[in-house]
Amino acid sequence: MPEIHRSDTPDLKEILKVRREKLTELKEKGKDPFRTVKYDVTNHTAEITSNLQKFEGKSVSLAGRLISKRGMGKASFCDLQDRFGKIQLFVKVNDVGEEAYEEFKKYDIGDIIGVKGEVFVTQRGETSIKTAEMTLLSKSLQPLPEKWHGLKDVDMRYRQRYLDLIVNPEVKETFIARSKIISSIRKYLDERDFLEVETPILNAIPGGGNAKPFITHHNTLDIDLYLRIAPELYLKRLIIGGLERVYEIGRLFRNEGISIKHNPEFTTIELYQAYTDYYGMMELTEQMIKTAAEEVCGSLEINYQGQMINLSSPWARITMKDAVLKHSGVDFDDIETDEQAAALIKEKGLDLKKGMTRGEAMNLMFEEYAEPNLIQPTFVLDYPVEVSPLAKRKPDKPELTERFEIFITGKEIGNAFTELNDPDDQRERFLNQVKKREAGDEEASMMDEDFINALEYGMPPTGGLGIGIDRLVMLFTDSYSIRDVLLFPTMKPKN
RNA sequence: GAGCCAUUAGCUCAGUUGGCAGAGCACUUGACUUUUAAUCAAGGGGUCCGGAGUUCGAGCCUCCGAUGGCUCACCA
Repeated sequence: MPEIHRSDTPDLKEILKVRREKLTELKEKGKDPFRTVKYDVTNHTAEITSNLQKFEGKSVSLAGRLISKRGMGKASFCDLQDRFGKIQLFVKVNDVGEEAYEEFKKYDIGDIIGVKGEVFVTQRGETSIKTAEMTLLSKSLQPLPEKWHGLKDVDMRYRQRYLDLIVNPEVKETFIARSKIISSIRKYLDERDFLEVETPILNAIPGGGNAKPFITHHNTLDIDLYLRIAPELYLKRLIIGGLERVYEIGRLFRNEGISIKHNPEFTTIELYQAYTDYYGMMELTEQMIKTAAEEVCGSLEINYQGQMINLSSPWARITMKDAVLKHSGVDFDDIETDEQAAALIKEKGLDLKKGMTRGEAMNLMFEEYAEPNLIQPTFVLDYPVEVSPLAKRKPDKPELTERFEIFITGKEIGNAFTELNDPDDQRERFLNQVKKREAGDEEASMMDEDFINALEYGMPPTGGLGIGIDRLVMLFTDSYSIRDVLLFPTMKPKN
């Protein structure tokens, strides 16, 4: 982290002092670059470099950051970077005049400049601008990181993301992809008559998931409020209200550990569609993610960290019971009681929690043995009711729910179910959670009487889906860490 | 929260057995009118993360602390 320097600081590093002096000199000559308020930009770098035939010989006007300089006496080359790429500028004393050329020589790498000139191709074949006129639009007072290696210090890249964006082009690509993925999803749902809604982030009761919430305080009401851990219960209230198809893309907050896959604030999309079930959600999930892949990556084959992921239909579907059987050899049909399940968990050397049920044991076995192996897109169906407090039971197997999670590259990307709309069952499930909470499980849900009350008015049979946007972006951009897909990941403050 | 590792110039990195603090880029000055990691010559630039200790002497060894990375645990 660079120290903060002021122009009157006497012990300014020399490298900064030089730039300050250049600024002072400009101000004295009445050419303070910070007084410039606009520049007439009519073109961008990439449109010129990719449409040479259209632009060759034409005059253009563009602006951006000076990112390199190669001076050769009375002529110079330099590179201008804008939002879309970069282009080479050729600056010759004969073209711009003595005075302007002397000024140009004092420009620093990092300065923001405006350029007018004619498009041409150099002897070495590079599309360039024959500069006729140059304007300093803003002075850069700090040196940029090294041009060849870029900025590598991970800490600095996240804390000073602007530098990362300037010098590491692939970073910009990642965040453009992120924006496109979200646009694609939004478009997909809007075209299918979903209504985008916004529900409260400040919650009196944090519901819809199992997680430790952040707590904040409202002064006037003098009450503690929680930052939402999921929008689920609000969105279902909207289904009860008759909106039929709703979705919300937004930030969730969970007061838990930070890791390569976890950030305390992260983005999800949740959507609810009346009159369908989890099979409907599977179809929607598969099509929506495929559409985004085609629009953003241009392919259904994606390379993630050296593995080829094939998103072509149909995606594998397997029940949790069968996944456990396949990857651990244990058939839960042979395990009938909680006691037998506990014995199995103990035998496998896994963490046996007090009072663990058969369903919780199956879920644990799944996470331990099956999950890491689900590299290609796989829907895992039929979760135990104990670990799915908001999902509807399977009519023929009430110990299981109509729920699936989608796994790609061994990571959970989404979670969906046929929504539980039986208020009495929902109350029981909440009470079960409350019991767990009282037993010390901070992540167990709280009772939400108003939500039960809403269900009592009648919620249509409904399918619901949640997708972790950050993880989807990681997959599509071949990013190893969630922090590489968050512009400003949560960091511990320095000092 | 636990373990392992890292922190040296603005940036990217070397630094031998504990013995004068180094390179490339960037910067300054000079040369150069088609270069592209431009080139050539000269120069400036350091709280070696912070603190304590061991030692004649510490960037290097020991201890404490800060920040970060990775792995594990909770979690999406």
